[in-house]
Amino acid sequence: MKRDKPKFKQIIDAAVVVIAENGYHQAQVSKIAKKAGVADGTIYLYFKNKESILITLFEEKMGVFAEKIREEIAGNRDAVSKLLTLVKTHFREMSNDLNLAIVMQLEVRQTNLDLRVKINEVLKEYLHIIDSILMEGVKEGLFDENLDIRMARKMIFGTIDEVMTHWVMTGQNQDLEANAEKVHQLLIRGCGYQKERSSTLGQ
Amino acid sequence: MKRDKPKFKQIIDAAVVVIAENGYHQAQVSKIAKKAGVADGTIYLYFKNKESILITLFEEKMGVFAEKIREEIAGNRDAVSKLLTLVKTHFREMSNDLNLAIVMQLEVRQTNLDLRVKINEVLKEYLHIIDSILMEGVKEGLFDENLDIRMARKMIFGTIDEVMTHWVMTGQNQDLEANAEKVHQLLIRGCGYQKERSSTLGQ
Amino acid sequence: MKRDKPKFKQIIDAAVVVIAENGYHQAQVSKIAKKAGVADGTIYLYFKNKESILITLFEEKMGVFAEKIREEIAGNRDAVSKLLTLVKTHFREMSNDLNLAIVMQLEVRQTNLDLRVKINEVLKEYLHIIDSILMEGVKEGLFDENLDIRMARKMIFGTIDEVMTHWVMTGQNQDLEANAEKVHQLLIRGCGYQKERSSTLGQ
Amino acid sequence: MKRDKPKFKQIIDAAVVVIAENGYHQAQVSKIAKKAGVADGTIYLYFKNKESILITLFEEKMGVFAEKIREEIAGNRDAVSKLLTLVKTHFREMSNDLNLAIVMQLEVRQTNLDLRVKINEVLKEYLHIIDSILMEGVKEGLFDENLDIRMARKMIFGTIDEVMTHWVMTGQNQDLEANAEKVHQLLIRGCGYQKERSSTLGQ
DNA sequence: TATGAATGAGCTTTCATTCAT
DNA sequence: AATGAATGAAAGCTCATTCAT
Repeated sequence: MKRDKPKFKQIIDAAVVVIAENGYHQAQVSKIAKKAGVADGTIYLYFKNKESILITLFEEKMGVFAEKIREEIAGNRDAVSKLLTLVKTHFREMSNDLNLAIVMQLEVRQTNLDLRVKINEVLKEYLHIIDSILMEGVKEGLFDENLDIRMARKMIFGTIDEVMTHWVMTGQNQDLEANAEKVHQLLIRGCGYQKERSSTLGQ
Repeated sequence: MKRDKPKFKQIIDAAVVVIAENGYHQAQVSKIAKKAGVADGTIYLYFKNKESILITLFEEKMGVFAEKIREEIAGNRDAVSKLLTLVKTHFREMSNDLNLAIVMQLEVRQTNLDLRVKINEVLKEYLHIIDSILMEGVKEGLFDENLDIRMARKMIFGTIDEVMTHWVMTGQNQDLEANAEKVHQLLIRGCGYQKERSSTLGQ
Repeated sequence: MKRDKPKFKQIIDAAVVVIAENGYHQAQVSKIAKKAGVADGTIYLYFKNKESILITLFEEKMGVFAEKIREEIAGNRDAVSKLLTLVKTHFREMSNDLNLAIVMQLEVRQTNLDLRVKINEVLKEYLHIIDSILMEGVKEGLFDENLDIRMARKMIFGTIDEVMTHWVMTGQNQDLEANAEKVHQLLIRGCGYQKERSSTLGQ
Repeated sequence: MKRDKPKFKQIIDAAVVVIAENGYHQAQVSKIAKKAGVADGTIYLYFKNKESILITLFEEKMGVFAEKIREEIAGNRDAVSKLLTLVKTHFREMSNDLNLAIVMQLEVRQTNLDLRVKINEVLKEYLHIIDSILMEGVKEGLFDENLDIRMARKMIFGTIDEVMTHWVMTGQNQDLEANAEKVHQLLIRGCGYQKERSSTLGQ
């Protein structure tokens, strides 16, 4: 399998760095090849074309990312804490790989509609995790029983995405993880969660 | 002033259509010129370069858009209803000009970092409106008194943006405006608003 | 009309020289542009792609060539003398433009089937001239009354073509025109012509 | 001797098929290797380079072809019938191996001048057969005693070649062999042969 | 002998921008 | 102000050939 060969990984990793540093349109295949330590032509033994580097990169990284989040979430007792873990993990992982964050937040989107559609396909894995948390939350009675899951998912994803994009574009001069709890609070409240349901109310 | 001359408007409007129909990277200057009914060279009497068409287009359209929203909001009594108006107006206006929606949600982002930064600069006008609603809501006691305005703004903008993008990308096969109230509910709840503060709770 | 503009002719003429000197596959567009004294991109204002340079070149030159032959033939009294004029003119014209001869005999054929088919389409004009001579000869009673025109045409064209190709490939070290009468004799005899049929006749 | 090893033949035969089906320029070495059931590198144990596959293929096939024609001719009593046999055999053999016909009529010629010269070298074997028939015919008094052998050879080869090329390019929708006699008649008449010898004779 | 992964030179074409008219 | 012909830089991809195994 191509994906298990060392050069495959070399090229993917080189692509993340080169694209992050130069932008997708300025990340020439020859630049990526050079950074990966292979010949230009070798790229085409592993990838159909330049676009497919980006898609495959996204698949690979998003796969690992989603798996990581699933693992972290697994230990949490309820939807509220799972959502917190999701946000925290998302921010932490992205903070730990700035190049990847740049590629995923900015560069992946500088592509034509066809590619965007494929990217969205890959994103579904992540969106499914959000959905499952939301459904669990509703079942647990923590979230509004009439919650529109699809809409709530868009709020959660949209909010995290906006925070991430802002952070990446403004030079990462904030502590992302430190914002996780604030973001979390906005989101769970939006889903209908109330801190002390039976007693004093208000937050 | 250049901006008042008829050809300026012609070019901007042609650009919206051509970019929406072809995508930014397939929207050649000559195509825009042809659609606008001017010579290629004429474009450069009104715009420094191709990027500046996109920025100027964004400025012009966003200016009108923000003004429209400000007007609509003006008549509302409190932050909660203002936010509803904002969401509704946003969705309505975009529904009414699909080409513009495509350009703003998809095409404008297919550009390099420099341009994205400039685009964000223009977006601030819109974000300020959100901020002012949020601050008013806090002052009115409708929203959480400890609300982090900047974070709440990101939730609001991120959520609307995500809904818009999804709608544009999936072929506009839903009634956007019909979703305005659901989105609104998620957002105000996230900001700490509670429907019936004193009595039964839960919605 | 593009074909009347000076640059069109410049490019065609440059292409003949560059292709003759380098071979079609070694005649890079940039080489042709340089020889023509225009920018690479200018080529594409006049030609769709590299192949179309070759086709158009062939059309233009073959058009002139066929016209020349038609003119020369016009004055001849019968099919036999017309055929002699055709062969002589063919050889003379090609002798006078060696580069063109190289391109038409060798380079034009170094292309894929699609292009060859288009080239053949253009050749039809020339083949029609042969056909009309043959039909006239039959009508005049100079050629075999049962002559298969299509087959005779192939003999005439095939023979001339073979002589031309040999001449071009062996370094043009013979006097082509001097061979015209020999070739002519073979061809008319093949068509059934007999010098002294018994009575008057004769060419 | 390399030429006797089984893989040599495998590669040659694969090349004929692949080149006929794809055209010379689209007949990648890797395609030929795959069809031959060997590794890409193995090709280079038997052939110096891609060009030499084509030359060797041409040598091998033309050798067999010429031998076949020599055999068939041997039994004929005079030059006229020998020429008929040559034409018939040529057409029959080519009809029986369409792929070979395509390669020899079309693809072999899509190459550069150097290669064409080498190909012509191989063709000499075939041309010699024609020459010997012509000389015999003159000696036998069947052909014009002043016949220019080299020119007549070009007529014969050029005519057969033109008929073949036309047949290959137009989709082989005619019965080649059925044309052999017509072609033969044109050629022998061109050489000065006259059906009814009893009377005047001469040229 | 045989393999096939790796190499890397090489070229057509596009299109934003200019500038003489 | 307006034109539009001309420019020319720039890059993705192919494929014949090599060579370590």
